[in-house]
Amino acid sequence: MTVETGGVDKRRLFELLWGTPAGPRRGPRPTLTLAAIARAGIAIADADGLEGLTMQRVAESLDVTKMALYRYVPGRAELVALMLEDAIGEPPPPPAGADWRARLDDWTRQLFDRFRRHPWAQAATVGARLPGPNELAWVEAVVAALTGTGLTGAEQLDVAVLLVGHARNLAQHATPQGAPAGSREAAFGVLVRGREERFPALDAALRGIDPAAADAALDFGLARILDGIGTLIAARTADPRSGGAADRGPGGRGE
Amino acid sequence: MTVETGGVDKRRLFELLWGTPAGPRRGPRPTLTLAAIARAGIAIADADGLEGLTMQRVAESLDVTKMALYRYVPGRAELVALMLEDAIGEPPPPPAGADWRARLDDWTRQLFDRFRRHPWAQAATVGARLPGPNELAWVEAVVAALTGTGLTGAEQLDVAVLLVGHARNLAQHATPQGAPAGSREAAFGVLVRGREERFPALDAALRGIDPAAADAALDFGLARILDGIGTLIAARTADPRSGGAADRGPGGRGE
DNA sequence: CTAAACTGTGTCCCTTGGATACAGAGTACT
DNA sequence: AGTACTCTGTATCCAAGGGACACAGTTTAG
Repeated sequence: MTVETGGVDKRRLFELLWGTPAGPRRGPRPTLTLAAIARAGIAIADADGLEGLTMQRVAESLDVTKMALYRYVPGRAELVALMLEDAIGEPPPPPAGADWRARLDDWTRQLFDRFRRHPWAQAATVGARLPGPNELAWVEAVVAALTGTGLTGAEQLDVAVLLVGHARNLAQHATPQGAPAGSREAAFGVLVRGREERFPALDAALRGIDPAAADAALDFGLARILDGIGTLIAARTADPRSGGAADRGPGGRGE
Repeated sequence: MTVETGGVDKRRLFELLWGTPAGPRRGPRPTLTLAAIARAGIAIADADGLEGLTMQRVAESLDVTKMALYRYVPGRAELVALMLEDAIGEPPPPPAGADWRARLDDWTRQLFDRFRRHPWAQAATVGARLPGPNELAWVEAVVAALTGTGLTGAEQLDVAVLLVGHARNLAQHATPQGAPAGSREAAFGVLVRGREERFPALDAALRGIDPAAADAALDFGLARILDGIGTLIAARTADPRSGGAADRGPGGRGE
């Protein structure tokens, strides 16, 4: 059980995420470090999820009292934000000599990996947040990969949103550490079985699935997304005024 | 503040989501209904988020004691699951005479709308869940729309995962009820300003953005995804053995 | 009419996040 | 060197929340 503190001290959090380590202080030297606390929290959340993360447990794992943590962190919510920054980490350098597609492909898989290694990161990224330096660096990497493709700045950001969402979403659907092959189909199958008249298309789809085949939802979605981006870039290259999200009519049925 | 109960009684939850209303009982007739409880919870969560949802408040809004709720629902976690089923609701019928693309486009926007109307639904859909009838019906709708397009059953499910993710993800990024135009850019801009050498591409991208332009991330991503699916369907139509996610090589760079 | 089953309630307990006041430790300034 | 200031870790306290449990009342089956 864990309490989600609703309110987040945005000023303090900004300082924690973006501020400098601060110069020499006066009193006794701190026993802990922000980074150490974040690591401790990550270890606990990795093992038992966000619900298992309590100030008490974090303090114990650092051999300190619970209240000592509040000298470093305003509250639990801010701790989670710090943990997220640390867990996501810096984006990897793009593969050498790769074009935009290879870079975005690699980028998405790397982000997916980070999310999968820290399942609690899913829950920690709901709602509007103040992004940290690492998080922003990941966005920077996407935009950098798309520089010179003819996409507008807004579109480049839209791509980042799209890819983050896909990586995050699939880390959620993926069973932790390598799917047991066909688990998704099995889960759906149990529900559809006996209700075929209610879910006819789903039933047909499930029948056609090889239960031994690996879950390729990440690959599939990623390939589709990159194909779609490629189509837009190609259109832009041919005619800079063309294509997709540039026509911002209401509804925007595309095609 | 709200406590996320870690454990979910899966058996009881299955009964609640998929079970029949049950026949005539013996004792005094219940004062409440599962649906009524779920509605009450939804109203509270809509107003104050999941953190504002406490058994106490739900009970108060129904003029009952907190413990009375436990006669209907095993715990808070299961209540949230029921609320989700009710809030997502049944999928709308597909627009008449629409092809797969128009159907999926409409489907995604509708789901997006449901998510945006109930921001807490984001947090309620993290991690592996037991889907309810409504949730499964939404998946059914996607698969039905794709029947006959040449996609395999697994691919049809992959599309559903992809689109659910996009709708969900964008409801999160979208500020509640109509964005204040350029809020995302403003938020990023504050962080990038003064750190241009650290986020050069992002800085350039932000400079090129018209702050008055509406946030079109939903449209953009959806158009890209549907384009990508269209490319695959076209390839499949031309040559049933071709394309994308069917080649399941490691990495799967596609293209 | 009786017994069984079910409902809502009052009471109790545990866990959790957080406020506050205090004692000690280390540094800057005279 | 000494003193005053400041910062650290701690102990204590509190309120809120989820949930267990036993009890009294109500309704229906036999």
